[in-house]
Amino acid sequence: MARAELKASDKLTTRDRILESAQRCFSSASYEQVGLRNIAEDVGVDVAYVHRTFGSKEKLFTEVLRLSFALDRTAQASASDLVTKFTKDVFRPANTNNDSIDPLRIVVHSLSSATALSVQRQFILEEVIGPLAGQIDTDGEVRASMIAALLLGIRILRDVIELEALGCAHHNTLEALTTRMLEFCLGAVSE
Amino acid sequence: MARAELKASDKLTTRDRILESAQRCFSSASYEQVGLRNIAEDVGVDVAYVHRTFGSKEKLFTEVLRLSFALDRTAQASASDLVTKFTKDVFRPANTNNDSIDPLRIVVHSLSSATALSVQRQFILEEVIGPLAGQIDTDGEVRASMIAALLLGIRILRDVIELEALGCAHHNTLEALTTRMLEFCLGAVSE
DNA sequence: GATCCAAGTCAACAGTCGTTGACTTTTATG
DNA sequence: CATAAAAGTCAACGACTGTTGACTTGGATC
Repeated sequence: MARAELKASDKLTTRDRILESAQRCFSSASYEQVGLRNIAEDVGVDVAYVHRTFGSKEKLFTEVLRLSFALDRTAQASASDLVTKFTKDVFRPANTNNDSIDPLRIVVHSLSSATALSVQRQFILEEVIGPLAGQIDTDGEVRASMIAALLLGIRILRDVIELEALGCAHHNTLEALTTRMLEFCLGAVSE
Repeated sequence: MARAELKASDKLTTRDRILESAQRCFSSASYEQVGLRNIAEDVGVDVAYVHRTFGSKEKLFTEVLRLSFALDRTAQASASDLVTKFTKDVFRPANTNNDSIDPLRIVVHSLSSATALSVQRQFILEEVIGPLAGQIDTDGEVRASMIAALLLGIRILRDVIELEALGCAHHNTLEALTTRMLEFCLGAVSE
């Protein structure tokens, strides 16, 4: 029946729909600003169900973070590959849209929550710093951290503070500059 | 009398003490996390007085932002001077202390508040990007923004996310790397 | 058809929040 | 001393929060 078709095509469980809505909510507001009732109303279920499904608001948020950070774990690429990948990632869409799901915005908006911070720290270490550091001979962790700092700073200034100078208008200049700086961090440039 | 002496030496009005406490609070937690009752208890007055003195929580916060951003407007230094100043500023105290007043922490913690964001944007443009851009021949604003991005990213990763690799242990390596990258942004390095 | 488990609802608790009206205390002024 | 404004307190309101126990519904299994 139509019922079966629905279940087959979009096999979105209510749980998944809650997660998707939560991603959007936490992407456009801070941890404290997002209420379980907002998410519940958005999905069309009762608050109690949202809470029960994940155990607590904190656990729901952790799940959201995990899901947002579940990037392609395409293992060990070369260092320069990683850099181009990160650069592309940073300069992708001039993401000013408040309603879109954007891991960075989730990170930024949850920079105040202690529990969210520890999750973020671990993710950055494992997913960004770690792979990069392994590919750099001397001062791997420091140099990898500098790369992360640069990319994070650019995205915050561009997408959150919304500095025009980092907008798409100057894309070419920006990308060239960024690439050069990243290569420098990697030690590829003469020092 | 002792009363008069007190009033003379520390002419801190209760209003000022509230502001100072609010700075500390908003520096260590987000806008939503800080309650007027926290500040009131810290100062030793009633909640109602804190509220009445500033009219509303939002107005108090605005006052805190204004106060925190009232930095030394020591006009036009040379570009390299600005860089060393910023570098020093970035690497000053390994500021993990939650109780200290730190404009950056206020900025980061209020990255979710729309009103706070516009104040921040204007401040960064006038106080950081502007002076720097004026000293760079080509692509001044873009390069200045890259500098701001790098410094902001470093401080967030170091003081908020608390990455060890950016801690004081690696201070020498870090400062050398940062200086080189900043100089590169300024165009001082051969391109 | 009876049974059972999951899915989902409902109402309410306990706590916090910013805010406000009415009150008391202190300080300065005439 | 009287008086009035400023400084500060007290209790409470209404709205909101995450959370919980008790309930109902629906679909699958035996």
